Amino acid sequence: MRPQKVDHEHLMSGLMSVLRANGFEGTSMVAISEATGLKKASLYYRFPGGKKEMVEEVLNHVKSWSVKHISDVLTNKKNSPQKRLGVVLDNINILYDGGRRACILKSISTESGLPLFGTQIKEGFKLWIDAFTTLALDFGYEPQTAYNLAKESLVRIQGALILSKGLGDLSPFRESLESIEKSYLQKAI
Amino acid sequence: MRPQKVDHEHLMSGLMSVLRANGFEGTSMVAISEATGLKKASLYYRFPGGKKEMVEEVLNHVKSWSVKHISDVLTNKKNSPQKRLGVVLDNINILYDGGRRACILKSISTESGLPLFGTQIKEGFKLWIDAFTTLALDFGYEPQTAYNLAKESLVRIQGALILSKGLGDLSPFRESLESIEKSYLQKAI
DNA sequence: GTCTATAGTAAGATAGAC
DNA sequence: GTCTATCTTACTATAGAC
Repeated sequence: MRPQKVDHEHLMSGLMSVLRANGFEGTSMVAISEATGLKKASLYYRFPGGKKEMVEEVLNHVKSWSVKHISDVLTNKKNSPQKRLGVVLDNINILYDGGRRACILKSISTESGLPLFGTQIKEGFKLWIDAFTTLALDFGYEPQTAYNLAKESLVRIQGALILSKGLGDLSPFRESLESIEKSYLQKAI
Repeated sequence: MRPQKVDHEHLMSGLMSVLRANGFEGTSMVAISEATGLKKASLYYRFPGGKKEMVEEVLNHVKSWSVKHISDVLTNKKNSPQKRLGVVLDNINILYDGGRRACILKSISTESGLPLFGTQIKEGFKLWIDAFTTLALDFGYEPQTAYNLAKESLVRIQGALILSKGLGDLSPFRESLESIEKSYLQKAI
């Protein structure tokens, strides 16, 4: 057992980078090799299931990140709703690099990607919606309104990422985060 | 000159269908062949520039559609702003099949697609934003507010498409169109 | 555990018959 | 104009050396 050249974290980081940017079909093993620093054969040693297994591992990694930096923060009753929201919006801003990075869940939601990863994609979105719903309830919104506000928050984030990338202008992303913040705070007056 | 087996409209229709669903890298010539009914060699006869030229033609087609069904409708001062908005939201609902279809501009906005089609993608989004800005001005909004409302409308549409597909639930798309309508109408009271 | 080398398959693209 | 057949390249995946 010779030592690992590239650890799991760095492997995930490289994988996420290429998958985000190129999607499932658009990401070749050579591209993954260049992004991670491991040759193709080594990648198959680490992920015998090939590209599909790599994506599944990435989605697990994304879920863990979301639990830690979104769910756990938004549902932590020890902090005020305002404080929780602020921290999470900061985390989201970092995650998407101010609107420069695409969302991986979106990037693999193609006709060939959905049958393979549809369940994990759906669970990923639901995780965020549930967390934002809890936050909205803590701000004092009624259950149905809270759920709608949570869905709308996700819609704004995803749409802003598309538009910021398409326009080559980060303002939609920045303004969407501001709109999201206002939509929760207006109940807190 | 023997007769065309497949006319330009049908060709565009098939091309848009596969590109929407699979993106630029994810769409193979065989897939295009099956979607359009023309063999590979025939496709190269119609589009000597290959897949890249096909996408460019599709983007021209999309632009024409947008001018006719979005810009021209929203800026037609003969109808009331309310009426124009209603027609355009209906057109958008048809375009995206109630949230079942992806947006082509989004589908080709990958790291390899953007350098090739970035200009046309940007212009496509700007066309919609300009049209919605005119509408907002006609509803009585101030210029800066009108522009922001227009951008927000696009964000909502794009985000709703991502979420509806990811969740396998059309409600985000339906509710987003309703939210867009309300956001303009609240000025018309 | 990682590598080079390579098998096998699917991709984009063209030649030439009709 | 469209086709079949084919070329070339790029891809996924594996074998075997170290």
